[in-house]
Amino acid sequence: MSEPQHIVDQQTGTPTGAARQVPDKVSLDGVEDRWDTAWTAQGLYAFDRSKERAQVYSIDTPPPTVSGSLHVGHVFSYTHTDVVARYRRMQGAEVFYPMGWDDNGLPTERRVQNYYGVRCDPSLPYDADFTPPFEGTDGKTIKAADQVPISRRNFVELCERLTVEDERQFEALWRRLGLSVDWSMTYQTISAEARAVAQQAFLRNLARGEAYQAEAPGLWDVTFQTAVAQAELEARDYPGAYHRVAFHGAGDATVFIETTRPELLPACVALIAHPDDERYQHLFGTTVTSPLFGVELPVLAHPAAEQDKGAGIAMCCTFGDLTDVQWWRELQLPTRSVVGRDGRLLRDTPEWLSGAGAELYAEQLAGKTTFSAREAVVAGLRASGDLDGEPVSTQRKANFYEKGDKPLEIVTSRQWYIRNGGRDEELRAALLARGAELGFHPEFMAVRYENWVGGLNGDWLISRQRFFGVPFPVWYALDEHGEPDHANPLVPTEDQLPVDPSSDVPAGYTADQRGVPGGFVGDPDIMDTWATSSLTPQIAGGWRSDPDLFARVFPMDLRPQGQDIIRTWLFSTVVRSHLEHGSLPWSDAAISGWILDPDRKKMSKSKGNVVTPMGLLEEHGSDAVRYWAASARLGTDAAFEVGQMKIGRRLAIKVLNASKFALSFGDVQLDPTLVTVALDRAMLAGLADVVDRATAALEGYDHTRALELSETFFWTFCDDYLELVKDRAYGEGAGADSARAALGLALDTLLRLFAPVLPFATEEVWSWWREGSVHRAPWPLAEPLRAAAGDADPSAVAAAGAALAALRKVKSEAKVSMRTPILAVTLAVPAALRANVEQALDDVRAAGRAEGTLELVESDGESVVARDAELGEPVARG
RNA sequence: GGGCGAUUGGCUCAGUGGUAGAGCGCCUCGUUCACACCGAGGAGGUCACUGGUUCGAACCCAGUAUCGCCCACCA
Repeated sequence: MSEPQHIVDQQTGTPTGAARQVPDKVSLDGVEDRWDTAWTAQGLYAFDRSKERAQVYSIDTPPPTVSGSLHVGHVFSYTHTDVVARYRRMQGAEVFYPMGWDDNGLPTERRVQNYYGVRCDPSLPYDADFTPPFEGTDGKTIKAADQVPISRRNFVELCERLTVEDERQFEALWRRLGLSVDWSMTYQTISAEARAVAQQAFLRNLARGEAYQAEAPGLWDVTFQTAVAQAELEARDYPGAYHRVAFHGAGDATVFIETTRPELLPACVALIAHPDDERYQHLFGTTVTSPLFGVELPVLAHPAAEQDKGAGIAMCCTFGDLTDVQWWRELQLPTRSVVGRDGRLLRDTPEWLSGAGAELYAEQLAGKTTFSAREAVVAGLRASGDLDGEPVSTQRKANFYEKGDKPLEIVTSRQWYIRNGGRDEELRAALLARGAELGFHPEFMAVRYENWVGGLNGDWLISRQRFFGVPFPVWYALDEHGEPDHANPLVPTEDQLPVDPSSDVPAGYTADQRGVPGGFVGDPDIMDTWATSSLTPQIAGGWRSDPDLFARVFPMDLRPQGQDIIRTWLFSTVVRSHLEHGSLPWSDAAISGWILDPDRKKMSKSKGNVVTPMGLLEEHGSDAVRYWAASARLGTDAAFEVGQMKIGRRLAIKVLNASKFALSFGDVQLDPTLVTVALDRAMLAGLADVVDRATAALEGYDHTRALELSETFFWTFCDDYLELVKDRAYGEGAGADSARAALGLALDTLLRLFAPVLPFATEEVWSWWREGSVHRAPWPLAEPLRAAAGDADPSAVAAAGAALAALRKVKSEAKVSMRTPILAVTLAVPAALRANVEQALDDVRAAGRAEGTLELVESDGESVVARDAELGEPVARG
């Protein structure tokens, strides 16, 4: 098998040029590196920015967190996206497929701290000659006290230095996997461009009144010491205990409440019961006195109090939970906070305490953790007799920051918000309408969006009290007392962005006025990571710096992402786009499922069942891993299954071998008019159906169905059709020409059908006999195949295959080789199949080595059965 | 408590009104000239359960159970 193939492409009428060659021995070894190099050299996936919006298919790729590691789930979902990208490219679209790296946020902040032994202190000036004290500490954590404080700009520089290596490794993995990304278009979420985009979008939100600051009680993480948004909450089980505590009313009256947080007793502002609750009617409007602290408190009615919860009457503290906030707000209760931002009780004794209560606070509670304070208060209550019975332990749900490990406290602070419909029915309705407008794949994922938007209980909190990230681009004028004027922030112009208010100076001020009365002060906070990530279409598409590009790619076509971040990434991106552009950011969202380990648990790094993606690709081959990923539908959780990868590998190898075989019979003319034999036409008719159905499936974001259709056809093509026609194809004359042309047309079509899922194997085969890349070849059309097939019945291949299978079965049951000739046999054929079997009888005879008498009789069975077979001796190879 | 998905052969999954499907695994066979990273043949399921609609239900409706997830639930 070393004859060069001479091939004429009937679509262009030109010979395909260079005498290409089918190798003697085919293999998948090394295809990934070879083709990645070739594709890069050819600029095969380079985005052509001369194309208009209508010709472009743009993808808002999720930027992976570079300080984490990529795992199997990433490989899974990014493959789904790549299949779409490759399909659209073959459909003629100019695919805009950039890759971003998320290096903004806590994971990177922590990694830089530990790796270089530094921490960010925005109050420090930039040091151009700074050298970090460490360079890589083998994962050992450097204690905060030993970390060198550096400016934000120095910190960002270290981040960029550290993430370069991560990004190189990520890109290597994606290249190996065969993602058809344009690698000249990568972005970083902490880059100057991304910071400028985030600040510009914010300033526009501010100018339109969509961003605002408010001082209000909010959820607070005491470990990270930052405010936390609703979207970052996680309800977890948390052990607690009910304490039954006595409050004292007029005379001997005693009211018992139950609480899991007795340490908040000094922060109590009222007792509250349901207005209909018979038990407490007589107390409404009266006052009681708190135990230990002796504070006089009103007993109030509010419908949010639940009669069957605890004692039915609650102590309202500022603040124990969000219900407290509601009561505080709606009943206009005083603020008596005792828990500080560090999670400890305030050092100073609260002014509303006096006498024994103040003493108790100063001696036992001040500066204590909530845990120690609780012990002290319980001990006090026990001593004073105000604890009724012993605490009863319970499992309660508490809100946690998703990255934190202590329950959130509620702390009053000044924060920035962006309106997201959480407080505004009109905006909420508009955003729900945007969700309805968006094409979710699968559709049921839309419910997640609706549930989330419908359940919002406040605007989007975007400020964080961290140091590394995109700073708010605002300053505040200081009055003569040095008090900042928060109501009238000083803002930069858009062309000044990005700014860092901790080192840059607002217009009309000089640097020496920073922090002095009559001068100015920079906003100390940074934006939530989602405030930047919600702008990935604007960052990747050049909204700020390249309006020409932006006009060609936005609104985008596709947002691929995980189901877990619908409430964060997807929703926040919709909010920003709705506010800034008055449109959806993309028309469709493809939601991938989870990868489950064999125990049906979500696969996670922490479980120690890490399989490195690169290891998988090296072991099974990229096409095989892609096959596994593509075998799972969008939105459906998939098992991590090595078996499926082996099947994928087998398929890729089969593509190589079957192609080699199909090209081995002599010259291939891709000329539909040569296809004259009924069986060949029937095969092409079946393939035309596959093309139609696979195309429809891909249009509906169902890559799994498309793959399954192509794969099923392909195996029948190999097992039956190739066997049936090979003798004829080896020969000469019209029958041989017909077989060869049909084989060529089928192979040409099948390679293109498989190209999105198996980019390496198909490109390998394509290079043997066709010009250019299969990945820039047009997606196959059914029409030319159907024209070649005429009115052939596609089921004729199956009928002939059934006849062949019947002959094989005779040999299999006789336990002889398939090469054994059949001297005489009777084929009982169901009437419905008879015409098709007769038509292909010569091919059946040849493939089944039925060299002697072959009698066809009609049967009323359902399948073809071979009877009365006489077998000869196996023929030795000649 | 509200919601979304799932439940089909040992495993992983297709199948949305017309007599149960695929691959893997299993059994048997075959050194076949494209392929042993192979090929051929075969066994294996009352489609979670209970009702209902229908000439007919894996599929439609109602309900139950189990599993997964989202949201709510901090007195």
